[in-house]
Amino acid sequence: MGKRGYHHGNLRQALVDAALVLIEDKGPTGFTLSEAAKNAGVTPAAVYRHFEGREDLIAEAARQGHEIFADLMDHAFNGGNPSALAAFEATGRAYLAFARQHPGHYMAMFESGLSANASPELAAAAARSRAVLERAAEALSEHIPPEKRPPPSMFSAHIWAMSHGVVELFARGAPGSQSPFPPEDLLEAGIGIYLRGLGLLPPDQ
Amino acid sequence: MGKRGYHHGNLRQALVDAALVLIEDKGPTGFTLSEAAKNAGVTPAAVYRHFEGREDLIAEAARQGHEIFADLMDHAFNGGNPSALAAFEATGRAYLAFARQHPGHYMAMFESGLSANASPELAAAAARSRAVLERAAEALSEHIPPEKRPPPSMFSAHIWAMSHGVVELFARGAPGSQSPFPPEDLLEAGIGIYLRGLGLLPPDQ
DNA sequence: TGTACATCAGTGAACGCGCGTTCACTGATGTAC
DNA sequence: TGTACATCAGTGAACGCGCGTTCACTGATGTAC
Repeated sequence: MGKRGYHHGNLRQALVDAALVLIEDKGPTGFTLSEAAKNAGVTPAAVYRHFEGREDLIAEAARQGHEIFADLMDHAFNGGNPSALAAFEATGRAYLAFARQHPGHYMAMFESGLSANASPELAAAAARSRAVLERAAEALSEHIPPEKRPPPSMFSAHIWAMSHGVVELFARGAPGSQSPFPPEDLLEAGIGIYLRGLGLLPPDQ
Repeated sequence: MGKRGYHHGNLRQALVDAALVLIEDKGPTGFTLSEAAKNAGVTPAAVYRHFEGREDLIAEAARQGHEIFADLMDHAFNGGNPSALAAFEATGRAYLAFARQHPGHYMAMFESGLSANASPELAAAAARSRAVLERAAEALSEHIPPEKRPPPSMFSAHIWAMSHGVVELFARGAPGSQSPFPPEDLLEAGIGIYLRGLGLLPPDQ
């Protein structure tokens, strides 16, 4: 890991890391290849030894995000143990924890506006992380009486939408800035009410 | 409305309109003062007769969005008639309709990352549109037994979060691109399940 | 109705800047002998 | 262990570009008389 000297040693990852920091505080469109290079201690031209260009660098940041994301969610889901319900709720909390702890990744993944097909590697990673979400929804949906069971992909979409909305509106600075509740509590309560609506939680408190 | 000749006639609004179109397809950070001016048929310097600068122009676009938004939501809520529930659901649909029909406004309001205090006018308009949402939630929450009633601001936050999430993830191009359901249906079903969880809808289908 | 004039909306040129990308190059590294 | 050499990661200068903002100006408009 010799970072000193003429050759950087691990420039590719250093560039991704610098990009993530920049994306975190300027947004994906405010991110600049030149600045990422500078923060990695390198000339902008050096970036082209490792990436095709600006977009390719963002795509790699997003790809790494999907990998981390899928791992975290998968671990939280824990194969559906100790119960489908508990596993599902843990997955919801893991979602928010990821958004909080990896804001640069989160933004690169969901706010960069780059096509999921920007690179094949990105597409594969995104597909994997979506699959983890849907698997959790499927496991849980087996506990719903078949006649009132929505398609698992629908209710994973609901939970995803609510989670994403909480992140965007209440877990960041603007614009619902003076968030009336801690985002974690807000999301947990929301998911609880939603699951009660599906008959997965008892109707009383 | 004399648009020909040396003096434009209504340049201020023409600039806002041009900005909205640009924001719609390039995002708020991709938006450019120079390009807005060009599309309005005017030199970039002319913008400074009407706005303090780039940020002020975006803030005005967001302000107008909040005005339209509050009007639409207020009209859909219709004073809580014919029933608190019906009015609430109509408000939810109006949210999505607004995001669909005024994407530039929506982005300027919720994705521009500009502080709600960018201008006093913007702050006032944003406060008004939030108040409309909370009023609808309050009216509905009166139908919930007090002991299981969440704070109205909490459940308006839940609905807002789910609506925003659906807009961002499923009503646009990326990244949940191949949306499995029409966003309208997805949101309506999600809100329905949520309200059932609050005991506001009968538990059976 | 006609003329003089003040107003002020928009012009056009200029500024300094940072961007993404290209190119010929250089010199540190690691391998072959 | 020592030397020759191929590789290739990173340099630094240059490119053309569009950005936001400023400035002195110009000329269309509308009012006063």
